[in-house]
Amino acid sequence: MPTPPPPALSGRRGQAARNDGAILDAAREVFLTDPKAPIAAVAERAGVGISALYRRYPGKEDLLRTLCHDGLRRYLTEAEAALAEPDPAAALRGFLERVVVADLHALTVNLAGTFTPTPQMDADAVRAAELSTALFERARPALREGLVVDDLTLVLEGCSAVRMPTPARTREIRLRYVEVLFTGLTTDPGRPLPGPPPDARELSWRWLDT
Amino acid sequence: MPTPPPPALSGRRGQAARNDGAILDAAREVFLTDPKAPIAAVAERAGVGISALYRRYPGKEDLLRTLCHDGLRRYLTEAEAALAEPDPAAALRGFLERVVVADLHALTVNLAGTFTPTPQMDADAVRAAELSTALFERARPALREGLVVDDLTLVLEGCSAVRMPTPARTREIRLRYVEVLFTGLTTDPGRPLPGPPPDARELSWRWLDT
DNA sequence: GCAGAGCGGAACGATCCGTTCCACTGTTAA
DNA sequence: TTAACAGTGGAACGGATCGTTCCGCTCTGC
Repeated sequence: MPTPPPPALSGRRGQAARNDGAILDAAREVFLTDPKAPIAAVAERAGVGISALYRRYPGKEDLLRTLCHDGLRRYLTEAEAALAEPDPAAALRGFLERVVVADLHALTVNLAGTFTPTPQMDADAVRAAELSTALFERARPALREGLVVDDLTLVLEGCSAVRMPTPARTREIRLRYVEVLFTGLTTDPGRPLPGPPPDARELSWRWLDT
Repeated sequence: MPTPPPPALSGRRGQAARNDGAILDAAREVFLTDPKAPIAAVAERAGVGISALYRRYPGKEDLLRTLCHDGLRRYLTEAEAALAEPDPAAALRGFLERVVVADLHALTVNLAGTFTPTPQMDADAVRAAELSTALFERARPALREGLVVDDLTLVLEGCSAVRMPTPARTREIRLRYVEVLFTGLTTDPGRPLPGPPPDARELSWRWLDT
């Protein structure tokens, strides 16, 4: 999950390169627990001054946008990897686990509305929806009757909300939670699912900022 | 869920009595979607001026405290009612449904840390934990092996995170979500649950305010 | 040895928010 | 009828917060 360290450089330039990653990691941690945290909190967490931040990003919004777009790209990567796996149900399960552990849902959805997206992000979001649908439809035979793709969004939403004192513990507990949820998704107790299923349109209201 | 309307009174005193409920309802709606919303947002939502608020509560913290304590009391009521039901599994399920629909978890946990609790609240919280445990233990035979009481907290946490454009829709979708989750809780697929189970101690870190 | 990339953090200005304050209105009790 | 006042709306204030800018310093790479 942390940004891979750049090739070890020494001296001033090396420090700068290392700061690139440190700032992004710090921003992820900070903004994931509070999307409207002050930018100074990110600097402090990264162990750098505020200037180091403003040297890289013109403003807060750009940092948020970069973070979110990163998350979206990771999501696409995971989805493509999952579609390449042979077993549809196992692929979906693994996908959910990886997305939940890396907090990719929060990274993309909770941060939305804090910046104006680029056209590229819109395109990537569309593609993400397509891949999710493909992944879901492929696994449908193993899933409870009546479920729809957008139910996955809600599942991810719920998992993202689970937060523990430390990141490591959060990871463990979320995997436990996914296990219970996935069991619920793949078991058909005979009764129909209640209520009209969620719809993509009514899920996109988060993108409007406050 | 809304505060029951007081006996219809007319004139100034009636208006005041009705405002009591309107303010509490507005505060619930506003603070549930954003625990650190400005107090002016509550007034606006309730359709009253700011004075109407400060006439009733000495400050923001008192309003939050009242709201939270109300939620805690409702939680106790629901738990006691559930313990009075004969079928343990159905009781647990109904309890979860009612708590989730009334958003009692968010009302008690998400708001914690925004005020200093009273001794009475501490006592009620202890009792809530006792009742939850009783409810859970009674239903244990119907539940997946390895689950612990505190897993319920995580389930409630996840459900509370599900939010839709309108309260009515939120309610519907959450019930759908509970159905899936409860199926997961009551189905034993044979594999053991991963990770160390959650513990009450590591769940109480939220009470420390930020 | 020097130009400047990179940085830390104080300072600034804008915004937000909790709380106070005051003028006003309708009601109630004499 | 009227005098007091409970109840209210909302402007105004002061403090806190936060994004951004700016300046002086350090150390590096040439």
